[in-house]
Amino acid sequence: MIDPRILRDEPDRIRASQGKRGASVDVVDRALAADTARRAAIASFEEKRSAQKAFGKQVAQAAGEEKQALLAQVKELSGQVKELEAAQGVAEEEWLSALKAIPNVVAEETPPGGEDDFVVVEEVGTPRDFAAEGFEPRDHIELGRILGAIDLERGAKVSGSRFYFLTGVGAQLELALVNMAMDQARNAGFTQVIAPSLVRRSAMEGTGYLDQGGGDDVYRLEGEEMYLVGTSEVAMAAYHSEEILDGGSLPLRYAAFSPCFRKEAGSHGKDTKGIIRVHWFDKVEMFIYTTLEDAPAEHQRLLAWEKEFLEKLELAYRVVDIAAGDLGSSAIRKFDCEAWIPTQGKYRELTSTSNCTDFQTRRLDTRVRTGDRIGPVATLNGTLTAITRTIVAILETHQQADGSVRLPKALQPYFGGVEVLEPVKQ
RNA sequence: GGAGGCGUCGCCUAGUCCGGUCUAUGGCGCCCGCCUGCUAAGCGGGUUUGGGGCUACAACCCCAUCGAGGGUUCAAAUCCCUCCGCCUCCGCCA
Repeated sequence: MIDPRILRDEPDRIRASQGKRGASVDVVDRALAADTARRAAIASFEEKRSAQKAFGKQVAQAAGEEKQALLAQVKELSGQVKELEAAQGVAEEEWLSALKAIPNVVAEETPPGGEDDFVVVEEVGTPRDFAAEGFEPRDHIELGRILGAIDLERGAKVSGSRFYFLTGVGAQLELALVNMAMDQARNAGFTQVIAPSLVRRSAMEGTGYLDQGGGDDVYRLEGEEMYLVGTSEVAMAAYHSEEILDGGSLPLRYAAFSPCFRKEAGSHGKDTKGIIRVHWFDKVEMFIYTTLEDAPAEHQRLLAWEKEFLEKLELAYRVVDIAAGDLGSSAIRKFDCEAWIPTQGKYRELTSTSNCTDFQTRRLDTRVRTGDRIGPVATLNGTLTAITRTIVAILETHQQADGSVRLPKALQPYFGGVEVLEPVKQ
C-alpha cells in the first residue's frame, strides 16, 4: 500500500510511475476521489458524534421528566450518528481498496517498459565452451540420474509432476548449499531464521500475494484459512507486523530458510522437465528491515551478497535490472541474477532482490520509532540460494566429460572435502 | 480433539458482577524541570496509537482506540455474539 500522503500531495508522481509500468492511471483518480469522499464522511460523522456525546452527559445527570425529554431528543440524533458512521465505514473501505489497487511508485532508475525491456547491468564470468572442450554437455536431468542425485520418476509417482526426490549426493548438495548460505549470512551479521511455511490468511494477505490474480499461484489448505508460502518473504514480512521497531535496531537483517510452494498455474508447458520449475523447493532468503533513506544502498548490498554467493559457486551469470512493467506490485526496483545454463544456451534466474520500501510494512502495520517520531520502515528481500535452480547450475556448469561433476572450492568444506561427484550409474 | 481460566494506553495493575462522574486508577520504567558539593533520595509536570480539522507535518480542537470485529442501548472497558491469542488440566503425538 502506498503512502496516502503521496497520493494526496503528489499524484503526478504516481501517474508517472503507472505510465512507466504501462499501467492505467485510472486507479489514481479513483483513489483521489475516494480520499476526498472519505474525509467528508469523517467530518460529518465526527461532528454529529461530538454532539451526541455532549447530549449523553446531560442525560446522565438529568432525572425524572427532564431525563425523559432529553432521551426523546437524543434518540433522533443517535439514529443520524448511526447512519453517518455506516457511511463513513463504506467510504473508508472504498478508499482502502482504491489505495491497495495502486502498485508501488517505481524508482527513478528503474527501466520503463515490460518483460523484455530489462537492462543488463553486467556479465560476470564466461560461459563454458563445451564445443572447444570437445564434448556435449549433459543436462541436469541426466547428470542427476547418473550421479544418483535427483529422482524425478519417483517424485512424479509419489507427488505428481514438478516434484522430485533429492537423493545421495543430491541431498548432500542441498544441505551443503544451505549451510554455506547460512554461514555467509551469519558472517555478514544476519540473524539466521527457520521460518514457518504455513501461514494464516492475514500474513498472506498482508504481503499482497492474494491480490495478484486472486492468489492463483498460492496453495490453500482445504477447509482451513491457512496457506503454503511461496517464499519465506511472507513469513518474514509478517514477522514484525503490528510492531513499532526501535530505530536503533535497524537495519534488521534476517536469513530465513523455508520450503517454498508454488502452484505454477499459468506456466503449463514451461520447463516441464527437470527441476527448474517445481511446485516445491527449499530456499534461503535474505530479508531486511531498514529506513527509507538507507533502502537503495541496502538493495545494492543485497545484490552484492547474492553475487558473492554465485561467485563462490564459480558460476557464469549476469545481473539484470528488471523493467517497471515486470515488477511485482510491491517493488520499486528489482535485480535478478541469472546463471548460464549450458544445455539451454541461455541465462536463467537464480536469485532476485527487490526494494519494497514501505509498501509492505504500511499494510502489515510495522513502523519505527526514531527519537520521539514514529515513521515508516522499508523492507527488502533477496534470494541467497533457491536450492533446485542452484543445483541445476552447478551440475551443468561444472560437469566433466565422464559425467562426473567438480565441486566448487568454496563448497568442498561443506561436503567433507570431496572435490568431485562421481557417477554411480550409466 | 475435550474442559476451564484469562487478554486494560512500554511493564505490572484498579475498574468489568450492579452500563453514565472512566476525559481509564495506582506503581515501575522513561523524559523534562526544581532542589541538593556530585550521585541517590525528594518535589512538580509529562509519557498509547491512528485519523480528521486548522496549520509551520508546532500549538490547539475533535473522533476513534481497554485483544479484533459485530450487536443491544440515548449511552459499552463494563451486557450479548463471533473470531484471534495466551495459560492450566485431560487426550494424542515427534
